[in-house]
Parts: sequence; structure tokens; C-alpha cells
Amino acid sequence: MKTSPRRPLILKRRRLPLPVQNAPGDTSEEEPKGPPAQQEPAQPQASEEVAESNPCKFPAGIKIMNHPTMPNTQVVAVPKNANIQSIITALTAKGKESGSSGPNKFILISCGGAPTRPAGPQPQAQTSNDPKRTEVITETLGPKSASKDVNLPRPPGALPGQRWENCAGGEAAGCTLDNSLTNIQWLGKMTSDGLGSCSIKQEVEEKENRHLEQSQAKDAQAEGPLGASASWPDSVSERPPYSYMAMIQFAINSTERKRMTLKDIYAWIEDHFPYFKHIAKPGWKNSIRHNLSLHDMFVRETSANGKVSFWTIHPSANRYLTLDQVFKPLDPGSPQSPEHLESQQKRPNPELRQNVAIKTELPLGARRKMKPLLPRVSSYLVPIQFPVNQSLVLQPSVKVPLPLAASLMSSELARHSKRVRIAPKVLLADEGVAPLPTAGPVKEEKLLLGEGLAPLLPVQSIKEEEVQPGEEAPRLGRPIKVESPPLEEWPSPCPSVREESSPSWEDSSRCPVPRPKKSYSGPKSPARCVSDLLVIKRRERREMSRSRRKQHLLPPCLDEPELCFSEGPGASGRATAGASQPASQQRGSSHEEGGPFKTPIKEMLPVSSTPSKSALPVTPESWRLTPPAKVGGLDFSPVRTPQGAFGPLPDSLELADLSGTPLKSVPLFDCPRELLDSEPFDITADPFGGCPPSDAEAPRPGSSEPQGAGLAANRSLTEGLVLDTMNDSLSKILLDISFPGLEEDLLGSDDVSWAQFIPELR
DNA sequence: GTTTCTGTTTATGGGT
DNA sequence: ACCCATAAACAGAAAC
Repeated sequence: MKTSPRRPLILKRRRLPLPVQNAPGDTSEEEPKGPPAQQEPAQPQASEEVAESNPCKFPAGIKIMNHPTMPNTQVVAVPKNANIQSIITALTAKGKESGSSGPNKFILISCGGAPTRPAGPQPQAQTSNDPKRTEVITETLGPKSASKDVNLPRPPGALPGQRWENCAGGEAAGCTLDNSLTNIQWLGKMTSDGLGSCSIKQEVEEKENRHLEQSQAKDAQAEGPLGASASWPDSVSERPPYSYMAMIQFAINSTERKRMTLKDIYAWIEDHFPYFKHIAKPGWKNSIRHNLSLHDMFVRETSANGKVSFWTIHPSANRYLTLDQVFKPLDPGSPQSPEHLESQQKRPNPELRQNVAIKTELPLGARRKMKPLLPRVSSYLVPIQFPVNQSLVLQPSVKVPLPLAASLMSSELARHSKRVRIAPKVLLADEGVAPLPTAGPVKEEKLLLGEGLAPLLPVQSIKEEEVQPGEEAPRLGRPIKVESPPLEEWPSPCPSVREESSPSWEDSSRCPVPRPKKSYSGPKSPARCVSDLLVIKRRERREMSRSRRKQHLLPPCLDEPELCFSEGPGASGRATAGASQPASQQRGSSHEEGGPFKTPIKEMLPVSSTPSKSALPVTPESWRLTPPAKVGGLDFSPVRTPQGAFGPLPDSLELADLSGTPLKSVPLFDCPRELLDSEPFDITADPFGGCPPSDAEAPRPGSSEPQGAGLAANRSLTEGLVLDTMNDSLSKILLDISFPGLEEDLLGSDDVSWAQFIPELR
């Protein structure tokens, strides 16, 4: 393509009849394998019966109801004092009794307090092995959920037949989802690589993980076609709630060097998301390639010798998201075993979106799970929502501190942001930190910041400004400038740079990468290093057309090292930028790719035009722009955020306080997804220096530090809010809340309304 | 020389 | 209008 002329004609694309395709995939959920409960021939009705019977066995106060929407699933309301263990045991027994026909899945809800669970070993489902599987999902409102979590995770062995899920807080919802979505099972295999990734050699971990996964898979299969089928299939059958972009990021970020070959990416995805290995059509690889080529954030680097091509994530765009992060518990030390993590992590319920972020219940830091970022939530939605959790969640939202809110909002913002993004960022000014206050935040900001919080988020605000969709007008004023310096933003995540860059990108094509061409060393990238690699990137010519592509080769990075490392993200960015230069537009200047890259590509051409365009905020790249990051971005990134970094602010405290503040409930969830997908924000947003931490090595987490304390604070703050929502303090607060209120918000979203249940239960 | 892999683009459709 | 997913055509390079 160099020239489009060549472009193949694309004949028509026929859309295969969905039905057909879907069948395999879609059905997967329901497929035979799938959801045991549902699948089971079970008769819904049977469940009812069971429910009735249950009471007898269970301690007083426990109510069991059939799940409105889920077949073979019953909702068990557990009193605070109730002994969960015993309940579980009873349920398990029941499940067995009922046999395939009966309900095999139970959702435990503890309304008031934390259920008491003996910490000890749960008998867990000992029952387990029943051919039919019983799932128990526990949800607790109370703080203790944590404990549950611990317990719940059932030992592998137990599972086959039964599935216990804990949903702590936010996730609870997810749990509910299980059926539909499936839990995370698909993740099941996932290991906590991510965690490791942060600090450790992920590669190793990956391998380990793979083994684990494999072993698990085997186990599952081994277990029995039937039984196993139930559990295993489910997991496998369901498609992960992540976009390809997100998965690619997870894969790449799972490595130390933050780079990965195409094959490795395929392998990683298959390993972590069995769906792709077993169920997805072969075309998924095409999609992966397509995404790599399409998104500017993905930069292709070639080894020095040019023989090997690695894909990296542009530092500025890289949020360093890892699978673990998505779900990862904050505290390292957490007692939870990987398994636990898995269990929790696993369920990404798209639906719950909200939940995710907040899980109040968890004990101290124990886990925060993020919600998976779902690309398409809707599609994944689950039927049920748990009021409880949600409620909890929601509430916070209500009161949530602005910052948080902002973050939350991000999702929406994101969307807006897109537009916004345009704003190129005034930032340019860059200041990295500098504040440009000026521009006012747009509406969104107002919302978020509006309140007193604003102060907190200085940086963000700034960004927002830029971002703001608000408009351009304001932006324009500045923005324009931005363009001028088009730097490569990429490289520099730094604020200052960033901004500029952004413009450049966009203009140019938005491709982050593009710049790279220039200098940007691709290198810095994540890996940092890439020292040896040549990077290739493509640029998009988007300008021209709209294509979104990127293309450019990156020059070798040799230099990079220096640049990259020099400072860290920020520095690096800049350095590069400087070096690189100016605008991508210029690309010409630089090597332009010229060089040696194999794939020279597209870029060349049009660039020039870019400039002019640049002025226009035309297309924003997704990630870049997104930045809307503004606020949200930052915050969100729960992921990356290294919590640690934030030391400064006590999350809990913050939260507490915040909790006081009202927030909007806004959809936190969305955010997450956005995060992933949109990567961008980070980058852009990064309040901190934007620079992404390059970090790989560096302290990614902490890295941000530099920016102003304020920033840090903000961030920390925000993060805290978002992530930590689960803090105890918060959770406690939440606990007090009664369901009633919840209903609407929460319920509203879902079909099922707890409201209905509750009364009944009571 | 053929096949396969990898990378780029374009097109289309669905969901928001 | 965007995003995302998917399908497909093609080209270059590597593997057979």
C-alpha cells in the first residue's frame, strides 16, 4: 500500500450469516459446556422447589429464592450472623440432592453484615464433585466479604462440579453474571501474571501461568467430560470481555520488556483466554494483526538484526495494563493465593461495571478488583444485578468525591472525550505540568471538578481543558499552538511534550507512532529499551483519508536507551522528542523512516499535509485523544497506578472523606473499559507527567512522581477513590446503606430488580 | 516455486 | 459519529 492504488479490491464482504458464526461462539456460553447450571436441563422449576425446602435446612433467617432470570439458580439471603459455611454446606447438599434438575447455582447475599464465616477451611463444597455442578455465589454486603472471598475460592478440586464464587463487593454483580457471561472462568486460567509483570519477570510468570493454565485446563477436562465440561467449557466458551486492543496490551505488558512478537501475542492470548484457543474462529488472529496495525499505540520494532519484529506499546500510550491489574488485589501480601485472585479476577463482568471499582467489602486493601474493561459491555451483559453490591457501589458513587466521580465519569467522558480529544491539548504548553488553567474544563470537568475538588486535580484539570470537548474554542486558542510543536509525543509522555505531541499526532495522523518515526524511539517504549530494535512505524495518513492507521517504522533505537532511560517516562519522552523532533510531521526530517525499515510504509507521503491539519483537531486517535483522560484517565488507571506510589495520600482517609462527598454515580465501570481500550488517556492524561512511566522498569507506578505533589495527590486521590473504593472505611459506610435505595440505580440497569427480591426474601 | 507468516488497508456491520 | 470486531485482499519476507 504504499499506494493505495494497489490496494486490493476488496470484493465484497459478505457477512456470513450470523447465526452460523455465532453458533459456535455465542452459543458457547450456553453451549453445552457452558453454563452448567443453565445448561442443565435443569428445570427451573425444580429450583423453586428446592428453595422451599431449603429453609428447613438452613438457619433461620435465611431466605432462598429462585433467581428471577437465571435458571437453576437461587438467591440465598443470608443474615449477618449466619454461618456461611454451614449454609454453603447445606446448599451444596441441596444441590446434590436436587440433582441435575435442581438448582445448582446459589447466590448468597448477606444483607446486613458480614456473614460469619469460619475462616477455616471451608468444607467447601465438599460436595463437590457432583456431577452436576453447583455454584454458589456469595455476595456480601458487609465488610467481611473479604473473608468470604478467601474461603470461597474453592479449591480446585471442588470445582468441577460446583462453582463457588465469591463476589465481593462490586464483583458480586459479576457473580451474578456468571451465567451469562461467564465468569471469569475464562480467566480462570489466568494467572496473576500481571502482578508479576509489574515487578517481575513476567515472562517467567507467563510460562508458569501457562503451565498452570494448561494444567488447569487439563484438570478440567480430565475431570470429566461431563463435569468438567460444565466448568471448563464455560470458561473457555466465553469470550473475554476485553477488546483485542486490551488483550494485546495485556500481552505486551506482561513481558518485562514490554514487547512481544506476534506469535507470542497469539500465544499469550490463547493461554490466558482459552476462548481464543478453543472456540474463536481463526480469524481472531487476523483481528489481532489488524489491531496491531491499526492502532498507533502499537509500535512495531525490529530487532537490530532486523530479523525479528516485536510489537510494543508506545510509551506514552502505554498504561501498562496487565491482566492482573485489572483484577489485581492491591496488596501484595494479600493472603490470597493466586487462586483467589483468579477467582476474583476472573470474573470480569462487564455488566457490573460499577461494581468493579468499588468493592467495599473487601477488607483492607485486599483486593480491589477492577473490572475488566469490557469492550462491549452490553454484549456481555449479564442478567442479574446484585443490588447489594451495587448498592454499595452506587452509594459511594453518590457520595463519592468528585475526583472519583470524575474518574468514574471518565467513561462517559471518554466518549465525549473522543471528541474532546481533539483538543489537542493545549497542553502543549506543556507544561508538563504547567498549568494551563485556562481553559476551563468543560462541562464535564465542571461536574467533576466543579466542586471543591478541583483543586485537587490540578493537573487534570488542565488536561481536561485541553481535552475538553468543550470545546474547541477555548482550545483553539491554545491548541493551536500545540500543533506547532508537534513532537513526538510519544516519546514523551511528558506533559509538555504530550500535549504537543498529541496534536501532532492527531494531526498528522494521530498516530502516535508516527512520530516515532522520527525519533521517537520507539524504543523507549516500553521496554524501554528496545535498544536494539528498530522500530517501524507507520503513519497514518489519516489525514488524508481517515484512515486510521499508523505506520511508520521506528528507527532503531539505539539511542534510545539514553533517552528513554534518562528520565523516565517523562524525560524520556522528551528527550526523545527533542531528539526526534519535531513533529512528526516532519517526519521527513527524520529519518523518516526512511530508513532502513523494512516496511517503509506509508507514512511518507502526506505528512506534510499534516501540519495544516494538525491544526485541526481532526481526528483524534483514539487513545490519544481519549485522554480525556483527563481526569478520568488518570484516575482510572487503576491499573497502573501504582498504588504504592501514592503513598502520600491515604487512600482510606481520602475515601472516607470523599465518601462524604457526593458523587455521581456515574458509571465507573465504563471507565475501566475505556481505559483499556482507550489507552490513551493515560498518556495524555497523565497528569503526572504524563509520562507514562515507562516504566517498565521504572517505577511505573511510582514513576509518576515528579509532577507536582499536587498532582500526585490528586492522582493518588483519585486512584484511591476509584480503586480503593473498597476500603474498609468506605465499605463500612456503604454497608449502612439499605437496599432500597439501590434498587433504582442498580437495578435500573438490570433487568432483575432486587427490589423484587428483597421483599420477598424478607 | 510454493506456502505460510506477518503486516497493512479497506470495507462492512453491530453497538453505543 | 465512533468504536470495535470481522472479513478479506494484498504484499513482502521467511519457511518449506
